[in-house]
Amino acid sequence: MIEVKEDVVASKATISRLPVYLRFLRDKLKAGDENISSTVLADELRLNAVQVRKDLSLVSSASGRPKLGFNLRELIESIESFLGLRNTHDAVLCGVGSLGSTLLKYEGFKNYGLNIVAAFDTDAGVVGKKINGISVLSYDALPSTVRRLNVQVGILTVPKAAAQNAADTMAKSGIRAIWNFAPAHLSLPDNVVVKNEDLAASLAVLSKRLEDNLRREENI
Amino acid sequence: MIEVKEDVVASKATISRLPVYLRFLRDKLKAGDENISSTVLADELRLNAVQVRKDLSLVSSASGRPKLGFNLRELIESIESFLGLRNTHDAVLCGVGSLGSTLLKYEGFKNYGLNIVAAFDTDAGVVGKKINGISVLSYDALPSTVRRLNVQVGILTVPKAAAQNAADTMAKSGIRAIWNFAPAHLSLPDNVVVKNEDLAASLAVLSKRLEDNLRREENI
DNA sequence: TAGATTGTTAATCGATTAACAATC
DNA sequence: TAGATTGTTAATCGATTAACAATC
Repeated sequence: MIEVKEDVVASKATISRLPVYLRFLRDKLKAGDENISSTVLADELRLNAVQVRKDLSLVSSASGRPKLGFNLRELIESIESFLGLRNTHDAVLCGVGSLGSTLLKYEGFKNYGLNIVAAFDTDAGVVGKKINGISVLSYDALPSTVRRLNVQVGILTVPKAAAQNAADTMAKSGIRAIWNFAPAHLSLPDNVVVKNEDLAASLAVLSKRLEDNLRREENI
Repeated sequence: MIEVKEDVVASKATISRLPVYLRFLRDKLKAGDENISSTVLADELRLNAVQVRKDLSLVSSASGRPKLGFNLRELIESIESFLGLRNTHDAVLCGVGSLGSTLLKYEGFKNYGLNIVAAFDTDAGVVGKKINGISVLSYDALPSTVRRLNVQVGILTVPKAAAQNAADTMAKSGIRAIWNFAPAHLSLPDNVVVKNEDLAASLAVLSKRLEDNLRREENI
C-alpha cells in the first residue's frame, strides 16, 4: 500500500515538474520497464538528479533502492495521488468555438481526472448539438446546470471580450477552478483558482529564447 | 526614441511575466489611458509592486515618474522589443488535426510576431486544402520548404506517436525553435529551443491547487 | 506643501546544486 | 567486492520583499 503525502507543501516549481515526470514514467511503464533511477530520469528530462530525488521523496513514501532505482508503479501512483488526479473532477466548458470543440474532442484529459459533463455557448447554431458525446447547452443554462451537478471546474474558451463576464457567471454559480484559454486577464475572488493558458505569453517566451540563441551564436 | 536593452539577462520568472504585463498594458492603451503606475499594475495582476518596477526597469530605459507612473506607449514598445516581438518569425505548422486547424485559424499570433507560412500533414484528405489562407502541403515537402524559405520556427501538433519523428525532421531541416503541443517529451539537440505546451501538466497544476484549496477550507 | 510614486540597497526567502556517507 | 545509486546536509545561487531616500 502506497502512503500518500497529501499534506506536504510542494513548491510551485516541484508541482510543475511532477506531471512531466508522470508522463515520462507512464511511457516507461508501457514500454515494459519496472524500475527507473533518478539519474536516468534526470538525464532524459535534462534536470538535476538531486532535484529529481528531492521531488520524488516529497510526494512518495516509496523509497528508491541503490542500483535499482524506484519502482515505476509505486512512483506513478504516488504522483497521481499527490496531484489529486485520482479524484475525478467534473467540468463544464464555456465557448464552443474552434478551440472549445478541439478540447471537447480531446480524450487525454481522462488520464488526468477531468470529466467534461456539459458545454455552453450563446450561438444558437451550436446549441443542441453533441460533440464527442457532450451536449452543448444554452449559455443561460450554465448557472443552474453547474449548481445542480455541483461542478467545480470550468474551462473558458470564449472570445476575449466575453471572458470576464463568463468567468463571473461561473464563479457565482459555484465553480471553484477556472482553466482560462481566453487571452484576457481575469479578476476573480480569491477562493477561485485560475490557471491561464496563455498562448501569447508562451509564444513570447519561445520567441525570446530563440532570439537569444541566435544572437549568442552570432557573437561566437 | 526608446532605447532597447537587448543584452540584459532577464530571469525566466521575469520573462514569463513580461507578456502578462504587455497584454494588460495594451488593453489599458486601447482604453485610452496614457500612463500607468507600477502600484496599479501590481494590484491588478496580483503581483508585488517592487517586483513590477524591477521587471520594467530591466527591459525599459523609459523611467517612471513619481505621481504619474510610466508612459504606456514607451513601456509597450520596450517590452515588445525586448521579447523580440517586433521581429516577425516565419513558422510552419506540422499536423493539421483539430488543434492544428484551430491554431491556423487563430489571428492573435500576428500581435506576437508569428507568421505561419505553410502547414503539413500526412493525410491526403487535408493535403492541398487551404485553412485561413495557409496551404496544407504533404509532410514530405516539409524539409525542402523549410530550407527554401529559411523558416526557423515549427509548431508541432501531431499525435504523440509521431511527435519525436516530426521534431527530428524539423530540426534536421533547419528549424531552430519548436512549439510542441504534442503530449510527448522530445529529445533534441541543444541548439533547438523547445517550448512544451503541455495541457496535461497544466491541468495537473490546476487540479492540485483546487484540491489544496478545498482541503484548506475544510480544515478551517 | 503633502502625498503618491519611483528606484535602489539590504534583508529575507526559497530553490538548486555540490558534497558525501550509507546502501544494495 | 566494486560500483551504481540513494538520501541528506550544507553551500550556493537566484528571486522576492522590506525599507527608505529621492522625486515630482
